[in-house]
Amino acid sequence: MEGQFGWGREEGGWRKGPWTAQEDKLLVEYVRQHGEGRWNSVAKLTGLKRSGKSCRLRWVNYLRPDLKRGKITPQEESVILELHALWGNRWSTIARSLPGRTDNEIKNYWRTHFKQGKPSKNIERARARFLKQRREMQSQLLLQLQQQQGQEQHHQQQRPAGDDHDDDGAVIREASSSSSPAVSLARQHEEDLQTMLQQDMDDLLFQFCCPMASCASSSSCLLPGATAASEEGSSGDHPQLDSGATWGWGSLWNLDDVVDDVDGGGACGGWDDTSFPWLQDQGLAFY
DNA sequence: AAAAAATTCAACCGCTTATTT
DNA sequence: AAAATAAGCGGTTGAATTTTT
Repeated sequence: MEGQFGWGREEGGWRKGPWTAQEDKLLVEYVRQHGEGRWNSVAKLTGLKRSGKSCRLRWVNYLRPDLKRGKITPQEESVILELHALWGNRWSTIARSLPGRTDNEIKNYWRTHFKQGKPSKNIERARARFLKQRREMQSQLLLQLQQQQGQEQHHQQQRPAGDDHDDDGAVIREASSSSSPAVSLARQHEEDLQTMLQQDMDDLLFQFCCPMASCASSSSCLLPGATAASEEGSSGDHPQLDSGATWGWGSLWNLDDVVDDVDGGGACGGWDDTSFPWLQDQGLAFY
């Protein structure tokens, strides 16, 4: 595997680039025997040609058994957004509030989804997805309505003339063909109004479902200091969370790829041979 | 179907902070 | 107390993958 892509290079005796399953196994075995820390001894004790820094990173960001694997959930996304508004780019601080997530993961997620500057296509996609879903719902509804009306008309035709009440006793509306010009004008006006309202509702609903979309697409973002925080780096004061800067718990970002918490979530206590399935997958079961 | 563009994310780097000698 | 070493952090890179054209 290694070397295939120009990676797996060596510099100053240390291997670099993607880790192999064998290397992972060595590192996991080391941590199992000696615990976390003293990363520079890994190379001495296991023969692994990786710097302590590289070993630590691999363990913290990938091998730790208490890591959550899977997409960031809408709930986690909300936490990230709120805490980023509060702390700025203090990724490790934010990560402490998200068990099983690494600072690296959160940093990557923020940058790919919410970094200002370039209008994200995610937003447009989310919008398109939302509108498509709504269209589908509408046409389904329309179909049901038509079927219902068809049945009602069928019943009416079978009724004796002069019966203008339905089963519940409500007055049945006049057929549109027999409307006066004034009535049809009023109806046309009503339809136009409903179309307008529908469009507004679309926007409102979309904003509710995708708070960040409306935020990122307009300059009046709810996060008053988020941009400043990310630009001022780790210096001094941090923007306070605006009292109005709350986020909906549902969003469409992950609507079609939210993965149920397969691992059961949260940190797990001790680890056993089932703690490293990704090693087992490669025939490198951990004892 | 293929090329181009966009996105994702693991891993690196340099710097700072904490701990050990 | 100072120097050396280790750990931690945030920014950046680039290969792999996915999506769009």
